[in-house]
Amino acid sequence: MAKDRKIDVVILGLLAHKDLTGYDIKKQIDGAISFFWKGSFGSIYPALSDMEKQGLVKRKKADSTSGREKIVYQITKKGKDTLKTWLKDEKATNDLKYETLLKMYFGGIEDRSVTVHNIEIFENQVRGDLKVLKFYKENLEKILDQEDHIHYYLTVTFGIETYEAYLRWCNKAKKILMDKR
Amino acid sequence: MAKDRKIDVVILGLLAHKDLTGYDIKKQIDGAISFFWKGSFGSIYPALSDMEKQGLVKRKKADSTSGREKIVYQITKKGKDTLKTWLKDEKATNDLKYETLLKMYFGGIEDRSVTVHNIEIFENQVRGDLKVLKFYKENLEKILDQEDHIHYYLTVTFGIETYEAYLRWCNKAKKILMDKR
DNA sequence: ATCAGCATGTAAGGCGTTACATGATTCA
DNA sequence: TGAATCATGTAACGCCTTACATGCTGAT
Repeated sequence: MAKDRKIDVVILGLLAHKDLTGYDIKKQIDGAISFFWKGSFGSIYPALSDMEKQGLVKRKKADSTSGREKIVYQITKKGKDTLKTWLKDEKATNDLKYETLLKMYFGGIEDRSVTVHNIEIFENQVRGDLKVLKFYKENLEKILDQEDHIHYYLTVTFGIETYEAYLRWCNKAKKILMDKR
Repeated sequence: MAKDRKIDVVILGLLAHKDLTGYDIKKQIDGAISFFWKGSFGSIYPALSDMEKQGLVKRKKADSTSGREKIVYQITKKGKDTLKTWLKDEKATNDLKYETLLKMYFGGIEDRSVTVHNIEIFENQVRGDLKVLKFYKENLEKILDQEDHIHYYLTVTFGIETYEAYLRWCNKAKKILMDKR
């Protein structure tokens, strides 16, 4: 596995659950995972072939029943071990880049209305995302019996907890800007 | 300004407040800003010389009173306009990468104790950071009269609000893992 | 003397995005 | 027929980090 390329563990993690094509992997990443990680085709396909060379994943017999080539990948024993080693590794970097906060921090050179407007843009985005997260949560609660689902549930509750905090901050922030002067 | 290089606006934003050297800029970024943005020397110095060529910043007379060369930069009119245009631009991307959540999501292939341990590592980090944020907040509250400080205050309250949400989630998450089975 | 902090800068290399190239199938 | 979706992959390019190179000052 490449040293600092986290897309590898994302792929390995998804394959640990079930066999997938590169295309499937992209779809999964664009789902519930997208709230805390992203990935494009341009990173997925190269990672997949690198990891095949390293024996972390392998191709399954391509079921060429339907038209275009389709490569289904499967995780190997070595791949699972790599994933487990990563899970047990104490260090985990959470890399957060909020352009919205940059705009708050440097908003002083403009009218306050600009900052308020930037808060509202953020607020609307968060509200939309929160709806999606709550939808995920409801669906997961129906099937919490499976081990993996509890883990998915953990990330969804994380999202809801933080997004609700974002909304609380939006209100506070607007109040601060309107009261204090 | 380079199209997708946000370090440029960080530098411009800091210079809008006061003249600084590249070294100073790095120190500022490593302070309260580090909670929502990061930057290294390897990105700061090249950005500074690019922006000088573009006339967004300019060198001030180097006060060579103390030993080694020292280049103090100043923002130009054009630089300020660039910063204002960015502030008013509706789009702001918040790019969040939580390796911790990746470990939650894919934790199903290991013992639950591994996931609990990963939550605790995160929890400790958050607790430490929260202390720092509260310290910043207290200090800012003493000097909220200046326009810029209210904007800094906004980002600090954001940090506190979300970090407290993180801690609430940690407790809930541990409970879920221990109760449900 | 030597180490930490101040100070600037470059080089190598990794990671990732966007756009492009290709092509099949399905459905309206 | 044309658009959307499925499906794989590459190429160009940009951004950023890490490590290195250099050298002064002040404190221990």
